[in-house]
Amino acid sequence: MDSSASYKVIKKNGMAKRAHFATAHGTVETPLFMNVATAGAIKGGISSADLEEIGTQVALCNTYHMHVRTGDETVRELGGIRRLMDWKGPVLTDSGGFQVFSLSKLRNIKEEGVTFRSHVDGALIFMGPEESMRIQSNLGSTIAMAFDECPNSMSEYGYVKESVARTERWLIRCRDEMKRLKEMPDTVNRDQLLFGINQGAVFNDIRMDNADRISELDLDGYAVGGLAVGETAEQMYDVLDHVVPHLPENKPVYLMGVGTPENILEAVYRGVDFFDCVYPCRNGRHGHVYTFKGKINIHNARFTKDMSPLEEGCDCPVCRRYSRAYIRHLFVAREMLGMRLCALHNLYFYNRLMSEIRKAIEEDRYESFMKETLEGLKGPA
RNA sequence: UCCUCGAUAGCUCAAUGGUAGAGCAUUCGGCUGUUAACCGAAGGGUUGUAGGUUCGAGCCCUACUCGGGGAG
Repeated sequence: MDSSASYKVIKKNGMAKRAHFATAHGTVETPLFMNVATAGAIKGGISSADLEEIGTQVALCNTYHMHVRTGDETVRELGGIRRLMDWKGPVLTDSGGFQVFSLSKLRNIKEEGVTFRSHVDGALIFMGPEESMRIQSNLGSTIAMAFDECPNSMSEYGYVKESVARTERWLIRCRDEMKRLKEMPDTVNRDQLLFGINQGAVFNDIRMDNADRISELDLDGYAVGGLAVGETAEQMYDVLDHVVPHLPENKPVYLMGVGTPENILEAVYRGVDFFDCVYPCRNGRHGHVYTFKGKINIHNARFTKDMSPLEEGCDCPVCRRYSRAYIRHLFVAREMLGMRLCALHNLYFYNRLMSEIRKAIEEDRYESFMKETLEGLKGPA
């Protein structure tokens, strides 16, 4: 696949990689954490300007959500999702595959694609590889994700095998449709990249076979999907131990939807470059705050008169100015600023975690850094 | 002064004469490619006071206390 992307590993510590990834919208430094802006904003009132301030490298938006509101054709007319959000960095769009399998129980999966109901108005929606690629092309994202099925962790071996085979056939169709769309004269982003997705639940043989086959397609990057959906953390790490060595060494690896700071440290150790998760912003909105000394729940009565920052020594825009007592008060008083401040701090925490991970790999001390950081995360904060 | 309605968890209120509950508040927990400003759990009671009727009273009867409304 001809591609503007260039992925260059500059340092390895065991499987852990420190790399540059050049895209049409700038070069990013991996390992990195993408900040989840599902419907064009980080929930909790966080803007693209905020993302610049807290060191975000890549924003993640969702194909399905932008399709149902306000519509990808409209976004295309307005110059694409990046122009609409005024986000100058890269955007990765999730394919909608996950939504099809997570938000609607009424769905009908066929070879062509999936029919399911909109969570907004109940309308029947059909989405297959071509539809997902067209929407993502209209959004003009930097990186498009292949349309996949995400079988849940309870799925039986036979079903998973069948599902993964279909997802592989869908991947070929995604690649072909994207190639066609990129050659259209009025395409929003003619340098759009495509990442394929590995599936197979917790069945390592299915996952490894799938990884071998999709690697031959020479896509711009490879994701491991369908993890952290009910299996244990140990099972997830075991899958990574088996699958990552079967993905191309010269392409970035993206672990979709993961996860906790602990998960990220363990996954970087196993060779993962890209992450995304709703945890920092959702938990922030719910008053759960990350620190390198463990998590705190800002609702707790013990913070009522605590004038110290969320995290001692943190230089995020929230910790530089506001106290735990104030932020707890905002939650008690139901002021939405409380959610915004916790989400901002958490996103900064994740971005800072990734920055320290990169530094540790550069300095050839990733394993000891990981152990120390994991120990610190146990708290008490 | 009389009439009338009321008094049950911190608050607002439920509860045929038969194991006193809910919502909110409080305390705590959960959330993994966001239907998630969400969801869950726990603590919390001499039912205004004193008597009476009854096998059994938050509920029926009497008196008192406090409060709302009305009359004079």
